[in-house]
Amino acid sequence: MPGDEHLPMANLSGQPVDFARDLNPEQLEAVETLDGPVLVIAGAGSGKTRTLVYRVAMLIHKGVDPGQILLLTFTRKAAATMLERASRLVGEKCQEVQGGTFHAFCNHMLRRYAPRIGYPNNFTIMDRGDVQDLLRLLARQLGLAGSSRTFPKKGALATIFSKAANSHMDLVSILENHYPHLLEYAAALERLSNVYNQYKKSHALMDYDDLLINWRDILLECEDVRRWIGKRIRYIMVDEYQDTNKLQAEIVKLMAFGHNNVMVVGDDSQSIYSFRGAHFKNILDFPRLFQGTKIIKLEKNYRSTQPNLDCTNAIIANARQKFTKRLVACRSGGGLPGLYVARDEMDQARFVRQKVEDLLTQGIEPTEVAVLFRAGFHSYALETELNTAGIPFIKRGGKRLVDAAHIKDMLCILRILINPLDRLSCDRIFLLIEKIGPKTAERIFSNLLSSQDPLDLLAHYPSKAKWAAHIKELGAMLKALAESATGLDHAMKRIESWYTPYLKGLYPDDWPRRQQELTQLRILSSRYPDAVSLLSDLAIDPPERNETYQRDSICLSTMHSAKGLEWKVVFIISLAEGRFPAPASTQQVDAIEEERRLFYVAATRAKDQLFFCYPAFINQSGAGLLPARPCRFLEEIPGNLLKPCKPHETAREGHPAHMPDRYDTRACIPGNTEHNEMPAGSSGFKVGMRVRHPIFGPGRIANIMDAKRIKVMFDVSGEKTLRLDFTELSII
DNA sequence: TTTGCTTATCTTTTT
DNA sequence: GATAAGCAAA
Repeated sequence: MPGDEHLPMANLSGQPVDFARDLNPEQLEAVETLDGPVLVIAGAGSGKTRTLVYRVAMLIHKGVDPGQILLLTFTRKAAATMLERASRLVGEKCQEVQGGTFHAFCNHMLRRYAPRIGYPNNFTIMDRGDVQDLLRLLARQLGLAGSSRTFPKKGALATIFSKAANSHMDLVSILENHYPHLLEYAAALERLSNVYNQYKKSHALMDYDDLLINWRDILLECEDVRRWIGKRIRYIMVDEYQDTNKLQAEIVKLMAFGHNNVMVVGDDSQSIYSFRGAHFKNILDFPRLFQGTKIIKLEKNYRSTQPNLDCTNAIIANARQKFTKRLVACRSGGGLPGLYVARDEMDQARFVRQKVEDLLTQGIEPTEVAVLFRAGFHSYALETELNTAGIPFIKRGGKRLVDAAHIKDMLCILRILINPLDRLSCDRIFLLIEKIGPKTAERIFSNLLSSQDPLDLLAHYPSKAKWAAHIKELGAMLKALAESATGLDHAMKRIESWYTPYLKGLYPDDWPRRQQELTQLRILSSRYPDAVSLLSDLAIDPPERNETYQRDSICLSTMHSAKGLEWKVVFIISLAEGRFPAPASTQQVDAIEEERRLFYVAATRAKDQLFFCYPAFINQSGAGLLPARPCRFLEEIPGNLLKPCKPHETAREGHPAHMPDRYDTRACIPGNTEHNEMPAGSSGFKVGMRVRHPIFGPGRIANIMDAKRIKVMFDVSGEKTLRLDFTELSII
C-alpha cells in the first residue's frame, strides 16, 4: 500500500497510522475495500476486532463523515471498546460513529418512527420475564393455562413465539419442525399468539423481537424512511454475523438502500445462538443477498499458542459440518493445556482458587484470568470459594440485576408513571400491600380502567378497607411525580423512600444487601435523562449484577457471554457429562453440534494458558452425588495433547471423607482407557449404559438382543446393531 | 380472600 | 437451593 498518499493521522503516539505495517495482507484488503458488500470470514483470534477498528479509522481517514458510519456488534460494550481503540488511531471523531447492538439501534430508530406503525414513541420494552408474565396472564384469560398438564409452560411459549418471529415461519411449521409433541395445541397456541400480538399493540408494548420486526416493517413500508436512512448511514459494519438471524439480515439489506456498503464479519464455526433463530447458514447466504460480494478469509490465529490451538483444532475437526477455513497459528511456544480431574465440585473450586492464587502471586493481572462454564449455576461452588479466599471477581451471564425482585418493584413504579394502565406493573405493586391479593388487585385495576384519571383515583381511592390508606399513599406519590418535572434523579429517591418499608417487611433477613442494589440502581439511573430511556436501556443492555468497578477482579463467565473476549489464562470448568453439553441439548444432533462449537468458542478464548477441569462426581438434582464421565468433547482430544494436573498439597487436607478410596483420577484422563474396556461377548452391558465405539463414537445401549448382539443408539450416527464378538465397545 | 405452609420440580445459553 | 404450584387455616 503506497503510504505517502495518506495524510498523516494524529494517533496518540504522534505517529501517523501505518496500515500496511499494522495489518497482514488479508486484513489490509478488508480495511481498504471501502465500497460494496464485503464478507469477512474470520477465524477465532484472527484479528477481527483489529480489522474493524482499522476500517473505521480508514473510513474517517478517507474523509467519511463519522456520523455516517454504523458499527453493529453483539454487545454495546464491544462497540464501545472498538470505537475507543479507533479513537486512539484517528482521534475524537470516532465518538460520532453510531455503534451498538441491533436491538439498541432499532430501539433508537423506533423512538422516532414508531408512530408510523401505530405505536407511541414512549412504548415499553418487555424483557423475557415480562413476556412470560404477560403470556401467563393471557393464557389464563383464554382459559388455556390449566387446561392440561402437558400444556407448554410460559417459558416454552415465549421461546416458541420468538422462534416463529425470528425465523420467519408460521407457528404451525415451527411446531412441526421443533415441537411435534405440541401439535395438538396448535389451534390454542395460534389463538394465544394472536391475542398476545394484539395486546402488545394496544398497550404500547414491544418485546425484543418486535424491536426488529417493527423497524423492518417501517423500512419496508415507508420508502421515505428507507431513503432517509440510506443517506444518513453510508457505511454499515456488522460483527459476529454468524449469530444474526434472517430478520437482521433483512434489516441490513433494507438499510443499505442505495449504496450496499456493507461489511459483515463472522465465523461460521463459532455460531452458538441458534436458540435465538440464528443459523450459521445465514453468513454463507450473505453473498446471495448482496450481489457482487467480495469474500475475504482471515485464517491466521494471533491469539493462542500452538498447543492450545492443537486442542481447539481437535475439537472442531470432529464437527459434522466441515467449516470454511483452516486456522494456522502464528505464535510459537507455550505449554500443553492442563486437565484437572477434581473429585467433586468443591474440589474443582479449590483447584481453581489455588491456581488463581498462584497466578496472582506470579504477577498476572486479575483481569487476565477467566473461568468459563456452561450455565450460570455451575459457578456457585467457586463463587463461595473465591469469596472466602477474598479474591474479587465479576460474573458475567446468569442472574441479572434487573431480575431481582426488589429492582423490578422499583422499575414497575416508573412504568406506571409512563403508563398508569400497565396491568402487570400495577398487579405487582398492588400485591406488595398487605391484605391485597390477586382478587383485590384485579378489582382495583378494573376501577382504574374505567376512570378518567387513574392516578387521581388511586390517590383518593374510595374504600374503608385496611389497605386503602396504602393505596392512597401510593397514588399520592405517583400523582406528585407525574405532575412535577423534577427529573428522574429526584423521582428515584422518592420512590426508594416509599419502597423502603416494603423492602424491610418483605426481606427481614437480607434487606441491607438488597438496599445496596437499590443504591446501585439509583447511581445507574442518574446517567439517564428520563424514565423511558432508563427502562429501554435496562431492557436492552442489562448491567452486571455486581458491577463493583473493581479493577482487579477475575472474570467468571458463561461460555456464551465470553464470546469475542480473550484472556491470558482461561479455566473451563464442569466439563462433565450432565453439565456440558447441556442435558437438554443431547437429544438432537444439531444441538450437540452447537455445543461443540460452544466448547470451541470457550477454548479459543485463551491466549497463553488453558485449563480443562471436571468433577468426577456431580450433584444431580434430587439424586444426590453421582459419578460423572468427562464431557464427550474432552474425550475426543487425544491424550497426548493434554497435561494432567495434580491437586495442590494443601487441597488434599480438605478432601471429603465420603469419596471412595478405589476411585483413581487417572482412570478418567482421556487416552487412558484400558481400565474400562470390556472383553468381547461379555455380559457386562446393560440397557441405558453409555458406550463408545471406535468408529461410531459415543452412544447409549438401546437393547440387548442376545449374548452376542446388542443395539446401540449412537449420538451422531443413529441406531446400529453390533456383533459383540467383532466390536470393541467400551463403557463410558 | 389472603396467607402461610408443604411439596414437587427443575434448572442452558441472551438481545 | 430457589421457586412455583397446591392445600388448609385464619
